[in-house]
Amino acid sequence: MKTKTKSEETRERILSAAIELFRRRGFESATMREIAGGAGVATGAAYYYFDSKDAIVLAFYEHAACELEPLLEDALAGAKSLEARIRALLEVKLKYFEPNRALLGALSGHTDPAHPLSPFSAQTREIRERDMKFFERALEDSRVRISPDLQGVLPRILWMYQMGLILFWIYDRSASQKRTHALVDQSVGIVVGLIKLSGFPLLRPVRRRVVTLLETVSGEA
Amino acid sequence: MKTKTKSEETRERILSAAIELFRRRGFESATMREIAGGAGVATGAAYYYFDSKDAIVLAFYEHAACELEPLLEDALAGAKSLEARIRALLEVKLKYFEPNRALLGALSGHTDPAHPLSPFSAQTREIRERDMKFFERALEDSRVRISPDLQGVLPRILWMYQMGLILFWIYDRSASQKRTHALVDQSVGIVVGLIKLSGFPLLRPVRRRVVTLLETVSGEA
DNA sequence: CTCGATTTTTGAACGCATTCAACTTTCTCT
DNA sequence: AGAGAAAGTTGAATGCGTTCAAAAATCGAG
Repeated sequence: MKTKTKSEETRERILSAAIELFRRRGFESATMREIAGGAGVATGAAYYYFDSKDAIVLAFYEHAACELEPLLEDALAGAKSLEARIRALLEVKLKYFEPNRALLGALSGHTDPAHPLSPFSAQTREIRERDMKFFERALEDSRVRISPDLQGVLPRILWMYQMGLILFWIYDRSASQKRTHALVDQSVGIVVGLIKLSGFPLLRPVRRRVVTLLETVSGEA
Repeated sequence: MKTKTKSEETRERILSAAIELFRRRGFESATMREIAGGAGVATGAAYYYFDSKDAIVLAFYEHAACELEPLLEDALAGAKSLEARIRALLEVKLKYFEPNRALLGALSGHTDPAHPLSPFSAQTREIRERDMKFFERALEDSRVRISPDLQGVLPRILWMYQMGLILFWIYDRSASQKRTHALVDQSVGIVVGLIKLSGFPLLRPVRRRVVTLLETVSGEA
């Protein structure tokens, strides 16, 4: 498997040259020519390995998702309550992406689910689903009782909640992104509070309607 | 004021040539050269009147917001209950933008609030605030009692809710966007239900936390 | 070892949004 | 009416992402 290795090595060289440039000069002003140059290959080579400039960011994100997995495991293992678990998952992610925070902005622009690089696209399904699994587990192993009809949709809701937080974080210009951290602090409590509340009889009709709504939204999207 | 008029006329000619092309061939594949050509001016002229290709779409949106205002007035006038009012506002907007639905996708990509064309930018503040006013009025004149602490934030929440729906609608590939219409149908009821519910004593602590949270988010953003 | 097939690499196009310096028209003030 | 300023117009040039045809390197089978 020497070919595979060598090819892989080139790919990685391009990828890290790109990330380094993105970090140093920003996504927009880094050019593909420079990226290729930095990796010691011709411009076209970058396109042999990556479909587009954006796709390089996605590759970075995929790699990150892999590296994150064990860290997320630890986060779940180290926290007991549902609130602590969700908080831990979020903290790990934000901390991990901190050095490349702005870079994620290059991905967040793709709101069209048909676009390959959208967080909702078929191409990114695997990352997305693996990520949701962690929320699923955070819910499962916690002592909070989830009504059965909610169990199917709640991981997805939490994942969307997370995406919203990350989006806010990417463009948070406050010092050290303290607004995002305040937002996380406050919102996790509310979210968990609502989850607990969702079992109350008074809210049952609302809950039912929310569930069918979410099924409408997710259905065959 | 002949200059003003003539200049305005050229601007409008470029704008309508652009919209017509966008509708016929899609935003991406319509080129600035063609737009200018269609309006009978040189390429550079388009840039004299508009900062960018995207900015043309924003100009269209601004124009639309003006045209929409009386229609929204009528919508409010014709509906009594809060639910009917919100529903009416949404229906008017979706119906109005129907012919150019896909075009709005060109705006939705700008998630960075610092970008001039973002729905959250300083440049679009006026449109945004005028739009929120309608939700404010839908709330004011309705018989639903809103607790005072919510009054400041609720119009904004409803506006965000609307933006979410529109985003979903833009990329809704179901026939006649029936999924979006189902989503509107179901969600308006839930949203109004939650608003009504928000007055219940049981939910008071959650409500308070939500309000302070939203103040954190909006604060000086 | 050799020769065709496959993978990888190259750098020069290509198409497009955007910029710009020069040119022309229109306005303004006396 | 005329001169200087401002507004409007031009189309070629720039820079960038991306494509592509052709060259080079590598591989796999006989």
